[in-house]
Amino acid sequence: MRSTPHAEAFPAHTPAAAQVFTAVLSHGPLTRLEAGRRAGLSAAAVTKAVRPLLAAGYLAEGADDDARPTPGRPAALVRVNGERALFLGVKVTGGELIAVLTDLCCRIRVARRRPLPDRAPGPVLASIAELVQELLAHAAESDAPVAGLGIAVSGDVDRAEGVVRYSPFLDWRDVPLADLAATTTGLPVTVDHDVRALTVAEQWFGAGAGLADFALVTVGTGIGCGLVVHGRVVAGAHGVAGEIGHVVVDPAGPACHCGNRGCVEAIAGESAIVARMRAVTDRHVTGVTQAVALARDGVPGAREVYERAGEAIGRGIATVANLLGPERVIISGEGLAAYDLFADQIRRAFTTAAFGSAARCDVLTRPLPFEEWARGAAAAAIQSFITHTPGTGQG
Amino acid sequence: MRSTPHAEAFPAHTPAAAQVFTAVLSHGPLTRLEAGRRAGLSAAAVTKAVRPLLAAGYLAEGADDDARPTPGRPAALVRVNGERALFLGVKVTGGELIAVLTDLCCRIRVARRRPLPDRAPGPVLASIAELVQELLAHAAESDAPVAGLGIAVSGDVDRAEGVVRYSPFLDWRDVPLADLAATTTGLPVTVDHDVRALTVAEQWFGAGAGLADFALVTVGTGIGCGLVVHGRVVAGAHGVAGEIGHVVVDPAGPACHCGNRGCVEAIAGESAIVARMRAVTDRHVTGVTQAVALARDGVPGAREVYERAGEAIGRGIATVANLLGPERVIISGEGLAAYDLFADQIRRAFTTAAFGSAARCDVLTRPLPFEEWARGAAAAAIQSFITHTPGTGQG
DNA sequence: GGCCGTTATTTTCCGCTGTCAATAAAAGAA
DNA sequence: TTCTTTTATTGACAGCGGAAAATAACGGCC
Repeated sequence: MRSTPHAEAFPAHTPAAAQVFTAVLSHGPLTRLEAGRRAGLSAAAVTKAVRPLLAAGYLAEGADDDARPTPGRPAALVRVNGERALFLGVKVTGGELIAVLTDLCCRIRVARRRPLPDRAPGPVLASIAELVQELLAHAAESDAPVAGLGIAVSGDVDRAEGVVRYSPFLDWRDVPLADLAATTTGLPVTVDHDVRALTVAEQWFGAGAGLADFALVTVGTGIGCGLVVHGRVVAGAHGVAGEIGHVVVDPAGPACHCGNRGCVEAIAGESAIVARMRAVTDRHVTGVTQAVALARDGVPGAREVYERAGEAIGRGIATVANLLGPERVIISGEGLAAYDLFADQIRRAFTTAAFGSAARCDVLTRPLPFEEWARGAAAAAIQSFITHTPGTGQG
Repeated sequence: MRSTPHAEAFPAHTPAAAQVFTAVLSHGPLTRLEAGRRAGLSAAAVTKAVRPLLAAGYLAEGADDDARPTPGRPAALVRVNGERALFLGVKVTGGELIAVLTDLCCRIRVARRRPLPDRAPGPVLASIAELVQELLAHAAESDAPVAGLGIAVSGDVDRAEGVVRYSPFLDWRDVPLADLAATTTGLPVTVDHDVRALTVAEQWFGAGAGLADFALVTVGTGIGCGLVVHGRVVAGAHGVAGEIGHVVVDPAGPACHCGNRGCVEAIAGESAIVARMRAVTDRHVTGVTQAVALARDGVPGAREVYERAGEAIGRGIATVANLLGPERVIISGEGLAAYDLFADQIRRAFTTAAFGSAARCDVLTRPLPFEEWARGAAAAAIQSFITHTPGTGQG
């Protein structure tokens, strides 16, 4: 987090408090005892950690709704008060901005998209500022303060410094986006890699909650992958990690923009599928929607395109599983719209190529609405807000 | 560590003490100030942590040999007293046992090999016991106590429980080796996966010292890989991790015993190279030594076998780099004897297939004498001895 | 030789965190 | 009502590690 402004500090001064809070955040309402168990603390420590958070309004006591007749003192549930603070998340792509307003529990309140006419840093920043203003207006309807802004960008992003080192889609180099946006919007700003931000969201609020080792694979324009190992998001020593899209699965495959042949992305990326669909069916295919339609209509050769894509993705996932042995792999992304077309192939290729017990990791899919990327950015902002040592959260 | 006997406890009761000790262990003699810097502690904390370790003889004050004329009080160097404790490491392969006696700094004192006539758990245990006795006799020459025994086995090994879940080479299933060996030898026993043990050795005593993210690739009979992410060895949720040998680099490649085609191991593993050498040169090739000789002699087609192997390994390494972005990749293993034959290809394939900044990770080779595997086992034992929360060390 | 500047180490508090054990609270059951 | 059971809270307490001051161990300079 790179922030000129200091909106309000989160009163979790002790590591224990942060652990308890993230446990409650990830695992819904919890009794103090249970929260202690998850965070590896004694009940007494939880009581003490919870008190200031309750006082500050970040946590709330929830009555046990389905209070079953159980002997002993009934448990008082502790939950995160989502209304206490709001966050903004913005995903920047080459062509548009996607923004959401979420609460502290990362539930989306409002979502907005807007085209991005100019990709230069200045204009992008101006567009972000406008969008932020629009969402801030919504936020003002409730009296909850907006405590942070997260911005997700693909490419080489240094979250700690808040700098976009290199973004091919935007053609940026070394843009100190966090500082710029903080100055412009007056909010604390977190800038992170888009897939990593999505991984944080999944780790705290999604199917990765509570897992120390999992992978998130995004299928869409590109094929991306966020990795959580030992409870922390993998960032890579040089800013590059999770590049499953450029894992070569077939050296005889089609050329990829990265210079190699047969990368997963060169086979299963959106443009690769469209291109191949064009070649195979000999029809005019402009987008992925048409490609899907052709495959669903049973046009000869069309299904095979998706099957091949599924195989490539499955192999890529198996590679991740063989190398890291994650507990779970979550497949997500816009490409999931065509999931019925390659689900079988993904599973088959994964099962075949996974070595031994690596095949025991469960592979599941999560629908990814378009705002999800922006929500990931908001999640990164929430993470920064809660603890200034990002990546420590362990569900 | 699974140990009936309790030889002697390591007096590092506080986390700080363990951190300081591992820092000194990995980075040679250190001034207290420097040790504090590396461990993220104040000088005062180092003094306090070091005192009991000095008193117990695990650390020693070393005079600064090249005491240059520097202003101020000269620094007193702290170093690990290797003589303070000895460790045994045994590597079990299908055909033989390799064992070493090391000191606390993991320096090898004595090394031994012996054939393994029978692979059943009982006979193997007996052979281990004999070998251990032989090395214990050597150990008795000095008055340092033997503080632990590490056993490295390939396959699916649960270090925490000390159980060999499955070993294809030995044809074992669920053998509680640590408990058995502890009973037989009377020593605290640590059982670990062979590549992971080697990775620990590299992380603490080798080219990975001080690095939070690196990979160790072993080239030999099989192609293995140990990964360190966030300063900890990756074990995999189901015990499988680092299976670079079964990453598919060419779906049209030769069949692998794992059931797939074109795994790295099916191209660059020892038997794969020998088999292919036989097919290509049409000669009688029985072992890797002959294969190397043929390639060095310039027999037509022979070099290409190694080039192809190098390409497969390089691709595999690039895959690791693309997914994890390690700071460094260390190539090691018996196969390194033929390094001149495929070094170029490894580097070329790596550079080509590594995506963006992932190529910035440095790839280096380390000769691996045959005892190194056993030394890895000893390193695991040392790690268990120093801290019962293995994998916490961060160089 | 005595003094000074400099740097390393040690000592002396001191705050803070989380645990322990005891206690209070809030039911249902007898 | 009283007992039992389970959860939450309280208060005493131990220990860790930090900050700052004190001390130590030099080389250099007068």
